[in-house]
Amino acid sequence: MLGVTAVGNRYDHRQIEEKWHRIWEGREEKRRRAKGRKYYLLEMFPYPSGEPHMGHVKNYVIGDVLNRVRRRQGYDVLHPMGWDAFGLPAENAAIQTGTHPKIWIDNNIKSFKRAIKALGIQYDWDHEVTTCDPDYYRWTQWIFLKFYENGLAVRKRAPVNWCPSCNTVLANEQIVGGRCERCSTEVTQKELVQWFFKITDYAQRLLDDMELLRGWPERVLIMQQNWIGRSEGATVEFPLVGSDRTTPIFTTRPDTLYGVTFFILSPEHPLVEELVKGTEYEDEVRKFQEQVRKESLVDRGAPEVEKKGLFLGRYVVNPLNEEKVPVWVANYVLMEYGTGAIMAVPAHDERDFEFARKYDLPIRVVIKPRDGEIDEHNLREAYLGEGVMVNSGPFSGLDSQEGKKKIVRYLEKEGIGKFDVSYRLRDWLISRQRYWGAPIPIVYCERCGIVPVPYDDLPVLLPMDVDFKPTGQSPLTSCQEFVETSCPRCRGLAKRETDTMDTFVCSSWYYLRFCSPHYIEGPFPKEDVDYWMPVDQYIGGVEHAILHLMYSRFFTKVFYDLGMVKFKEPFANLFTQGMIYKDGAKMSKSKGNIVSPDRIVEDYGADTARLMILFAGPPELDMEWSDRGVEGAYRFLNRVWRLVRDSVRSLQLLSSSEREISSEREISQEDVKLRRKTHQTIKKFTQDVSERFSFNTAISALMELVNDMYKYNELVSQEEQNPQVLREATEILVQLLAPIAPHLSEELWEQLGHKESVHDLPWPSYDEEIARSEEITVVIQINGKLRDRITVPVDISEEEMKKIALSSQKAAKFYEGKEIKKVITVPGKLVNIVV
RNA sequence: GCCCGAGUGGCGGAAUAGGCAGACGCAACGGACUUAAAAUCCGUUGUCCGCAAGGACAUGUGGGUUCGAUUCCCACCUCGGGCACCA
Repeated sequence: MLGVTAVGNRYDHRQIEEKWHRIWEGREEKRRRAKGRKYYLLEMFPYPSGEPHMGHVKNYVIGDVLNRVRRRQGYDVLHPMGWDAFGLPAENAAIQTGTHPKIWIDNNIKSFKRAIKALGIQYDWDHEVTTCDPDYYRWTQWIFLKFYENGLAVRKRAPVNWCPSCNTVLANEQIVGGRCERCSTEVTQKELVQWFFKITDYAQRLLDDMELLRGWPERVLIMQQNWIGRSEGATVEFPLVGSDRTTPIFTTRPDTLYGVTFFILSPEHPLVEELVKGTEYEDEVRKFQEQVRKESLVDRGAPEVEKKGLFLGRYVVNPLNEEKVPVWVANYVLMEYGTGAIMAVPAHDERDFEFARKYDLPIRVVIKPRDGEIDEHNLREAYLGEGVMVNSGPFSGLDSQEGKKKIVRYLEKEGIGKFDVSYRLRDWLISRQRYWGAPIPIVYCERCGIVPVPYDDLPVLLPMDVDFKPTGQSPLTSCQEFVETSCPRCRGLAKRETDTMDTFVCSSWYYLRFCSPHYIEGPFPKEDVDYWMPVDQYIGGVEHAILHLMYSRFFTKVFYDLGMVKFKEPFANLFTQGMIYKDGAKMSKSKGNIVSPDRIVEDYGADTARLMILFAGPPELDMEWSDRGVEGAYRFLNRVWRLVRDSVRSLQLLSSSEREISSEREISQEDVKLRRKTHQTIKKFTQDVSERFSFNTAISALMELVNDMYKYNELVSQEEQNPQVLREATEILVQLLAPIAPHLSEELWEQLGHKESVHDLPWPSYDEEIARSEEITVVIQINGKLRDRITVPVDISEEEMKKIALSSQKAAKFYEGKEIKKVITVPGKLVNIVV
């Protein structure tokens, strides 16, 4: 459809891109590191599932532009790329097609790499890592052992999320609306013994250190804050009637303690068993527990699900007023949060209110609005707000804010409660009952129990010859030579742990490995990591706002505590790009709506693909895919190509005449305008790209320059053109375009007669004097409405501006006969006459 | 339900610190070139009134602050995202 050769007015992108790929490949090794300040630039490494799509392309193109600009600005840049290569897609593909995951992933890595290179994206390939390489996962296992050694990797029995389709457990973060993040299957609950990383130990620091993350988008921090879910309140001990024991509850509303009318235990609470054992309630409670357990997480989590509960026949005592309060069990109290038990205050809590209404339990108002009454007997809904305490013994009459503090202080004094903080965040479940992951380096010995594999025995190699059908047990269980081993401690018979690690473990530290990927003494050498880290600019999709970004922050903090690194946060600046949609859905392989960059590269060239994706809109916003932008981008590049071609001709012509030699030749008005535009463009482009990440406006500035150059060619005959001005404009245009369209720019740079690569040039600087125009347009407003425009010298005084404005005939019409109350002048901008 | 974010021409978007709303591009229309078309180059293009000069209206809706609001504040509507029995 489009011309293959560069005849006429279109350039031959295929020939140009192939030519420069070849030349660049040869120059690769010779690239020297700059002397300037270090700059670690990183895009989230991909899971190579099949072919890369436009979402990947967007990510890498943004990174590549920044990489090229920073290098030319003199930074010492590290820009690595690697592969997140363990995980379910590889294993699922293997099950479906019979290809081994290793083969499948290697093929995909090859095709990703090829596509990336075809786009002209430049990486430090000598830093490449692949997480499924034993050289990499050896250190993932090493890190696991470090965590274990420090009590941060623990094995515990807990209710866990189970995806019946993926046949494995999942971390909380991997569940979206009660469904598996990967396959959207409803998640169920299982009680299993599993390995956890104690991220909850770091909950407070993950919150506190957010103040170091000034370079992160606010919304990502807010999402993490919500996820961690810190609440301040109090733990209060409730004595059990007929026992000398007490049981604790957590509440954020200690000011409502006098309003407690019942007490609820979660169905999973160990006390439930104890309280009903041998009583008339036992059978029914057992049945109830069973019933709740069967409900999937979705059902139990949804607020529209009916609250259900049972009285246990026992009582606790309200420690403040010594009242006897009945103990219930109810489905809406979660074992995982707080203490698994609550004090119920139906007057001031929606859920307790609903429950009390259903089971006809008493409701007692203890807070009333500051200005108003509340009818206890006709309550329509719980009153959740602040207010004045009533019916609260010695605390009555206090403001609830004040009362909160006073009551906690009283509880602490009496030793029956204390100020406390609770988090929504749970420990990170890292076991996976799947084959394609890093084996957990643990051995179970009949005599010694849980024994970590010694550091020197790492890696625990993943066997290649395994029947990897998902059964709900790790496929490794059926691999005799893997499972059966000897205990590192007593040399007796022992079994290996057969679960593998969540792939998010692998990706929680890859940015450290990148600094020195071939290091063999440990996961990373401190000096290299301390030089390059933290990552100066991290770029990736917002879908990792919680998962990957929070896990990585957690890992870095653990390494900090172990003295392995000197920084507390891994990513100083984060840029979250928007997603690409097509036909209303996020572009992804599973949705089958992928637009592959290959076709565009083939038909229009890599430069067009790059330009198009950057010009489509602000990079942080989501975009709907459209083919139209491709044509437009291609048209612009051709416009540049023709312009430079013509400039080269003009310059040759001009240099062969005497014009250039007579340097005293006057500079025309058009020359001045073009020079000004050239310098203004350097300024705007540089600011937009390197400070604001506003690639779309940077490109529009280039388009304006190109338009002005066409205008210059139109208005000034070829013989009259000023060679210096023309050369400057042309060369600046090519230099600025270079990070966006590297192939075409390199070609044009060569045609302009240069030997060195345009990509090795220092970033162009501009002259503020030249960029400044000597005349500006000032707006005249009457009562804030635009009435006239005047052209004045740039350095005009405010007085002068005012004078000219008041003499404007056009404006005068609008205030004739009225009194001028005030005249507002803004230097260089406007004069507003208020009448 | 709670917490974020966004709403600007036919479309993607611009307006960087409260000061010319609509840069740049797409689409559409007109002209030049061409036997013709494509490509290219040059124009026009927010809406309404007007022959025109010109004017009125206009950044989701309604209010407010200000000489002046796309920009700040309040309320509401719509869309997108996050969380969702978290005590």
